[in-house]
Amino acid sequence: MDSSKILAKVNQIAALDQDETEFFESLLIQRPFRQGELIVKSGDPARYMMFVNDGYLMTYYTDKEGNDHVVQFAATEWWCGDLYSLSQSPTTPYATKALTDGELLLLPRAGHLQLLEKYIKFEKYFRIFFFNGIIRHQSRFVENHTMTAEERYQTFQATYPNLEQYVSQKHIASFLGITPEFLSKIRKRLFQKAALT
Amino acid sequence: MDSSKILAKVNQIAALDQDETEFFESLLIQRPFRQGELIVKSGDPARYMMFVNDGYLMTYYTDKEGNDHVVQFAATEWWCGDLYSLSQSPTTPYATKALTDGELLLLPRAGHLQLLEKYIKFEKYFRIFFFNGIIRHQSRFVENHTMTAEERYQTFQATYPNLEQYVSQKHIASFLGITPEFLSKIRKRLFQKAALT
DNA sequence: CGTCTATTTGAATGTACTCAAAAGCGGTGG
DNA sequence: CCACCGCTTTTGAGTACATTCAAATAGACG
Repeated sequence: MDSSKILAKVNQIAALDQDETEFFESLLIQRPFRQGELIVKSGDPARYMMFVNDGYLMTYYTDKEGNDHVVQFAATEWWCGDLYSLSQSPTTPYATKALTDGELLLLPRAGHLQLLEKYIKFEKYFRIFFFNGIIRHQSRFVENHTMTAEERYQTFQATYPNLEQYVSQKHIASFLGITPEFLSKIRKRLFQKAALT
Repeated sequence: MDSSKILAKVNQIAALDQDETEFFESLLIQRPFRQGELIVKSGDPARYMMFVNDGYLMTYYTDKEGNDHVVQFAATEWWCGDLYSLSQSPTTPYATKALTDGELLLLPRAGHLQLLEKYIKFEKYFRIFFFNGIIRHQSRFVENHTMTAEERYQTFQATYPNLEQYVSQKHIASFLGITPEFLSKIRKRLFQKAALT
């Protein structure tokens, strides 16, 4: 199993020693996936934290009307967005789907708790990890209130440079909080602007 | 100093023993404030975590055009939203203003770090605290993409039952991401609907 | 009382959505 | 290899949601 990426990620924040590294590795489960595969369904028991070792995924929420809302994309070397996996709640309201072939490393909820109990360094790691998540969410919130859909689309492109080739416009639209039709019109406008130069 | 509220809050998540309690209390600074007072300006050095011991505050962001965007309200017994106080960044982009008279308990950044070093229980507390913050942000994100302004306003009223009397509509509008004029129209509509019953 | 700001109201406008239809595209089976 | 199917994307017309601008009214404070 290739755990070099996940270890690099953790070591960025909290440098692990030999023991910690080995114990951490021993808890991880390899989970390959295929393009289009529904890895977690809404309503599933929430059992794992998921690290993307390779590939792209998205996490989305389905409302009562049956409309999907993409909450987050995840690329290689990212943790996947579904944090309900760690909460008290027995099931997750979010679904996770593969956009490409790839591989996850799963950290079971029980393993996560063992890590926290056994080594303080993981408390630190996850504290900082969650903290960074909040900072990100906060600025995304401001973005949503200060920018038009067109600006948000351009921000999306800048933030996820390689992602667009793997994701349908439908899903990008959902992520931006607009309809696919409107995204199509935005893109047309942008192409026309670009053609003028 | 009345630290009963902040202790109750922390003990909900991580039960402190005598030592931990005393050390924690020794780090807190009492900071009364008056209605309308600008407690933190945008660009200020970010030095404290702030707990609202009494009163109401708001945290907002000012964009390049000079428009304010309210990111969060804070009521008694809440931590105040500005988490930049804890990040690497030397200054905060957010401002915090008092909506009423009241009192803060300040936890200096250095004190926060001491807490984390000295007692693992505070690592746990803040890990869980930040985690809960992410879960809240995630559902607020979905809200913003699934609900109309009218629905969001009603959600706001349900979430912060006593707040409306202290906050101007202008600021509520900003929090909801709409103009004050439009909020006024929404309110008119709702009154008219209510009058029919 | 006068001044300043917040709120309300209305008209005109812009942004984004709905619905419907057409065009494009990828995969599958004959 | 081509025809067909299902799904995504594009396009257009009409509509709804929300903003801008301007002016009037109401409230708060010295």
